[in-house]
Amino acid sequence: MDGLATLPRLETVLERLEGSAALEDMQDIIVGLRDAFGVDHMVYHWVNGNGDQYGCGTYAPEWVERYLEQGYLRIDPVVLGCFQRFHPVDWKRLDWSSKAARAFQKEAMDYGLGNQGYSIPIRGPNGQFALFTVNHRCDDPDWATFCATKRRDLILVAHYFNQKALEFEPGRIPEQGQALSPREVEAITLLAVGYSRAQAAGELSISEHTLRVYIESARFKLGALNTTHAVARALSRGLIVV
Amino acid sequence: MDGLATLPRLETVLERLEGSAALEDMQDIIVGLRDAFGVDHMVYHWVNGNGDQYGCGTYAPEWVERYLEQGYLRIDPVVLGCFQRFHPVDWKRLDWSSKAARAFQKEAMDYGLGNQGYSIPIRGPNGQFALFTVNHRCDDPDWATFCATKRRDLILVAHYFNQKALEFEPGRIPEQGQALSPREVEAITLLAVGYSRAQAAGELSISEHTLRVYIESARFKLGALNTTHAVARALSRGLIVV
DNA sequence: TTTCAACTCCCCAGAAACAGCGAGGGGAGA
DNA sequence: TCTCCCCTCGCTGTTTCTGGGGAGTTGAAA
Repeated sequence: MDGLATLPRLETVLERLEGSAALEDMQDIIVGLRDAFGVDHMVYHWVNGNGDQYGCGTYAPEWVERYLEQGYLRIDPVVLGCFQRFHPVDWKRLDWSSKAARAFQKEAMDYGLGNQGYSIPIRGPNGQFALFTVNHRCDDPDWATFCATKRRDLILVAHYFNQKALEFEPGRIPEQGQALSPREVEAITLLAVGYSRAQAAGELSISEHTLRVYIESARFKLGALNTTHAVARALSRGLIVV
Repeated sequence: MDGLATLPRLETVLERLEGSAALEDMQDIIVGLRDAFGVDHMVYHWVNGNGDQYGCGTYAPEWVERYLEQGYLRIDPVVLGCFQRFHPVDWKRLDWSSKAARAFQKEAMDYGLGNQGYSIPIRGPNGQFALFTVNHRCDDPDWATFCATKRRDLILVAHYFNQKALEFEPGRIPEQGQALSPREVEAITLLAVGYSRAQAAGELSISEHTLRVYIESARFKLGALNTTHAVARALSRGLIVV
């Protein structure tokens, strides 16, 4: 935790981030950041609505591979917890009570992760979601000190890192050319809050058939296989809010 | 734009933000921030999916009233533009081409807004969306200098301001009932990605009826009226990740 | 040990959603 | 002007989902 002394000025870090020119640089940069902050691990983990993931960081490749293979995304308390939170969170404040979570934590530590963690959720339009995580092995007081002193720097670094990562991933930015029309949004929203088609049609004062046209149109635009899928995608992409 | 000299240390500003105790303080703080940054206006504008809005800032009350009355939220190029963006944006880079946008801009300036603006989008779970905006009247070079030098401070201030505003927001009740069982999570997740019940049952290697029991159980736990509603609620509450 | 929640399986009838065909009016932008 | 998208409405048949029953095993917590 003595990395604080050797941490380059934040300006320098951010400028290097802004000046980097290729996706491969991101891995180098995050290693540099990890060393600069003097922690065991630093990770950037991006998730989109389709379940695609991208990440770079300093976790052991074996752990990353296992994480992906086992679909740990769906049980990872860090992801699940941050997904519902607005702000950066210390891992200690997450919910580790379930058996699956404890097993996950134990396995992660077997692969070299530390006992402390701090994750910053980052969001974009259309449900874009990413995590910037710092992981370390140390006792609680040291960790609390680190978080308190480095919180602001980490927020800025996470922000800039995400910005840079997005520049190299044009395909990651969802095809937003298919925005839903206002009526489609209303229709999908009503279904998402539990209305049946007939009820939704009544609420919008249109025929049920017309409502159905909106649903079908929205389904097509969202590339959804059925109505439930369409509602889920609209929610994931932030096109509707319930 | 000479406010830069009088700007208190960022630490001081953030600490005052963290220490504020009541929603009414927010208005005082943002006025102080406006003066500290030496700009004409500074505004925090929070929007949720239901069309509810909350804001504080230094725009003329007449303008705010008119904005709300006319439902300008739906045509405001700043809101529309930032909603689709990941990162802070200069108003010059927004799309002002439509007739409605130009009329809106002209009217805003009649109410005392400056010609320059810089807005920072802020997002939370469940589509929470807020804007932190700086507005000023000056020429382009001065504005560019201001943005370049103050960008990082503004990002942090926006972040902390949003965090504080959310503490006072009663509408953001956690409302997490009982958690779903692992099987229920799997079932709901598969439906959310477009599987039919039969497909989902096949994927989980269980009978369709068993799958149905999970769906019904999840529906009950989530207080949902139908399957689509259950999927929407599970997504909104971050119980599943799609 | 008992209890309880989770997991697994089966039947049936009615309600709802799906998929495909069609049509016309209106407004904004090229 | 003309095109394209949005909004509105109708019909028919097939597939799927919903909601009401009941019943057995397992494992973990009380």
